[in-house]
Amino acid sequence: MAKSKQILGNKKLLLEKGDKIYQPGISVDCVILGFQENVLKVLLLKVEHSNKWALPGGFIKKNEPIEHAANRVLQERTGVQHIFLQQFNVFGDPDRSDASIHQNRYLEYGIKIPKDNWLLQRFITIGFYALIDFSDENLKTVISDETTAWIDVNKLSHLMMDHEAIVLKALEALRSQLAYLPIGRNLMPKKFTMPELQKLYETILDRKLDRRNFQRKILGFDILNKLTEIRKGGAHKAPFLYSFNDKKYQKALKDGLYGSW
Amino acid sequence: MAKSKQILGNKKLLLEKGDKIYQPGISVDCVILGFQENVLKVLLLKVEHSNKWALPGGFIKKNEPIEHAANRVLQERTGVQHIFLQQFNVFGDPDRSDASIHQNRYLEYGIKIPKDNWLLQRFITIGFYALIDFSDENLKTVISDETTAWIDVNKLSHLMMDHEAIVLKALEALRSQLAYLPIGRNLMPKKFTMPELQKLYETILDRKLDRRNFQRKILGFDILNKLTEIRKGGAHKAPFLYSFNDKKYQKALKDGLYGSW
DNA sequence: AATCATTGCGTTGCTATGACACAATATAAA
DNA sequence: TTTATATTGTGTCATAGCAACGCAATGATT
Repeated sequence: MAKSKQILGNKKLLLEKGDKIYQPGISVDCVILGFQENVLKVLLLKVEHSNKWALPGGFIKKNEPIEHAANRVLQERTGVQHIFLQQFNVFGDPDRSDASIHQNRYLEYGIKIPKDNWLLQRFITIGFYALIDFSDENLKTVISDETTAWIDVNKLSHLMMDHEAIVLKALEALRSQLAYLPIGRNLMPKKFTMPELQKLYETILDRKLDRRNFQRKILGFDILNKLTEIRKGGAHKAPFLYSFNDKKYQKALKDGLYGSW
Repeated sequence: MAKSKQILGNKKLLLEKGDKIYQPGISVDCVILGFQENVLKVLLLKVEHSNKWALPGGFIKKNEPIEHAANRVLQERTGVQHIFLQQFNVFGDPDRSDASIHQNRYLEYGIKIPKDNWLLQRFITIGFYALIDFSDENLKTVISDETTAWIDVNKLSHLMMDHEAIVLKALEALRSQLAYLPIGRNLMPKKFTMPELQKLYETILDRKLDRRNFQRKILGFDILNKLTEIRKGGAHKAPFLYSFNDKKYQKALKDGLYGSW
């Protein structure tokens, strides 16, 4: 089959020439977070020929800025571009790599990777996190299948190598950013209600917030537009819709918010 | 001279075998900060055969944790160990390296580095910052000389490559950490007065703080011991001395403080 | 002994925040 | 159609933290 031949060729090329194309020993991994059904979810990829899951990651091309590499991974996996992407930590434990994962993936194609191949060496990875909106029309991978899944960050299991620790560290970074950056923008749809936004904050912070105090504080940041519309269809009083005021949002991203949770 | 022969040997070894010993293409750089004469200073090293200054940095050994490499650099340059060392950002612009600096250093020894040598390739560096106490008896490099200098962070000039940007980013990280971590511990001598500690905070934050409010807030953190001693000799009322309560300090380091500046 | 800058301790008023009350309202149940 | 119910919009109140400021005490200088 032509396609599998193509894949085989790509794999051989990566093994043989990868260290000429990419910075060896360095990778980026993206913790791509989305908010769906009141749950914070992270995008994971099934590792071929393994029962483990992995963060979408990639290598850095020889002449490519790191942020660009991270954006490339994000774009490839989600189709989404130009969104909040934040470097948060480097993971460099000498034992964090796992050669057997690569070996198994290649063995399926009849290839045994030489022990001294660059792909089996120690890798240091730079962690990025990204926040995306599930209602974004550009989003490709909404649906989970065998190779791609959005997993509740509180129900992680069977992650490859140190990827669970990377997710947890990203969440920690996200929580501390919440205090001084307007985080919601990329995780919410264009129009949303105050209770919906509150759910997001409660999910990230992992605790209940008072409805009335939350509203007062968020509105105090002065980054939302109150719309005249109302969300009907719910089983109770219809809440107002809001949208982010992009101008004020951008300003807040630059200058920071004040206050803390 | 035997010593210069030794140096020459080391340099050749690094060129020829460096990529076997170290992770190629990746380095650590340390922004080592100290507080002296009410000024926040950063440790810089003179680049050989150049009018530029550089942050103390180093490579990561093949099987060495990144934090260990950063600690090694810190130890080599200052003699100080086991102190607050914080990873804060990765700097990976493809054009951040400068081959001519290495070439000039080696040309002095009659060596021309081959263009494809690992040392001239792109380097991605992981930035750490450390806070040290000038009165620490282990501190080796208190005095500035031709090869080592403590430079006022507000008077940086002639720094190599992107090292000035790295220092500025470290300061930014330090400021934001100040809100939830007890920073002073490593920058102050064992015993210090409240005005001295306040100067440190004012220096880091780059603004004046109210004397009385500062004292109330710091004491509210409950990480200081008030000593019975007094600092005499100053030209006015003698202030009390304080020391950090190491137990409570460690707890605060772990749990975080609250409040902000 | 008088002066002076600095320190220790305290007060006041404002603002942000946490806790809670109550009316309005969209749907579901009766 | 009426009633019940859960949820939302708006407001109040007490408290804690904080900025701004007052004033007496103190150690060295004159």
